[in-house]
Amino acid sequence: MDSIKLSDKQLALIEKLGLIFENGLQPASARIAALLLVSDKLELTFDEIRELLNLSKSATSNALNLLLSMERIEYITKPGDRKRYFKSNLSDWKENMKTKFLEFDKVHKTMREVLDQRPHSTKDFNQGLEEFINFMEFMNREIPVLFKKWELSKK
Amino acid sequence: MDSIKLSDKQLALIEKLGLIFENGLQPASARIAALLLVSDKLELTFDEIRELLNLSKSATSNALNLLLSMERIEYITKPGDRKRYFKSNLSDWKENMKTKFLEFDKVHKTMREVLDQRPHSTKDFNQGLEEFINFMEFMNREIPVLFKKWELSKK
DNA sequence: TGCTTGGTTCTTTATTTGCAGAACCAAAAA
DNA sequence: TTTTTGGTTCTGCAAATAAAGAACCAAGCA
Repeated sequence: MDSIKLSDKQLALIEKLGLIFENGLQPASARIAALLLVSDKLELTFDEIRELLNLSKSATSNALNLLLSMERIEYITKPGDRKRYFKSNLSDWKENMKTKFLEFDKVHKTMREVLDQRPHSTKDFNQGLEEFINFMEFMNREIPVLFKKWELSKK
Repeated sequence: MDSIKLSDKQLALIEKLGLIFENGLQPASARIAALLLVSDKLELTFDEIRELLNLSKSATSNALNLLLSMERIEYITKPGDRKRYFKSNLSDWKENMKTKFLEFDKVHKTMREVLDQRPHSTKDFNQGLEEFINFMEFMNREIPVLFKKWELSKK
């Protein structure tokens, strides 16, 4: 039953990637996300994941459902097989990355609010802050342009 | 002693900004960082910060030292005054933002490692992964270009 | 009709985090 | 020389996280 095995290299990569993914994911989810990128077999069942990563059923269940809800993974089923086969959702990751890039739209808007309520007396500081805000706005404008440029360069 | 007061608007902004900063900072540090952007007075002492945010001395001390070590704030002293006056370090923030942008350099390198060890048999997936990695590399190349463009546009 | 499979949900526990409060300390003031 | 000031460090402690394990459950199979 424990037929799939991970090489030491793969285990090391899962740990490394897992650590990266822990920025934004809890450990178990992070390691599952990593596993589904690293493993030779791309579609793994609940129990395979559980055993490969030494997780409890509950931890596995919760972590998988979290990843599903974030659309970072998805699953397929096979006819005459009750199990679900989980796999990484690469295409959605690109979307995620884009939105992540534009996420700091919120930041610059709040910063603008901060600036708007500042007294005139702190002119230098306000100017510095404004420059920073302008910089963020600039990035917000230009990054979508970069995305387009990328799409074009692919053809 | 409690001479400096924050308006309701300012308190609301500190909470809002603080929440944003909690991505990467513990709550007390996040709110201090926010306070030093929002407050009319830009240079605040230990005790002013402590009282304005209702923090304990230890929490204040630790949070300030954390922010200092990250160079997100700095302090000045005044002759004949033993107190330190803490202020936001705006200029360094820009540097931080740049490095943050380029932080995912690590990610694509690890992803490349992942791709390199994948079996040829999962060709489609590998191709998708490669495209994703190429995209990250593209962004890594282009973002510094954007920075330059920004610097030029300022003149 | 019950048994097995593929999970989910509930309860408990270990660990980590974030902070308070008190004790502490060094430099300057009195 | 003692006291005050401007903090820092130490000792908890309460709340939040992360996961284990067991109980549970619904769908399909025997």
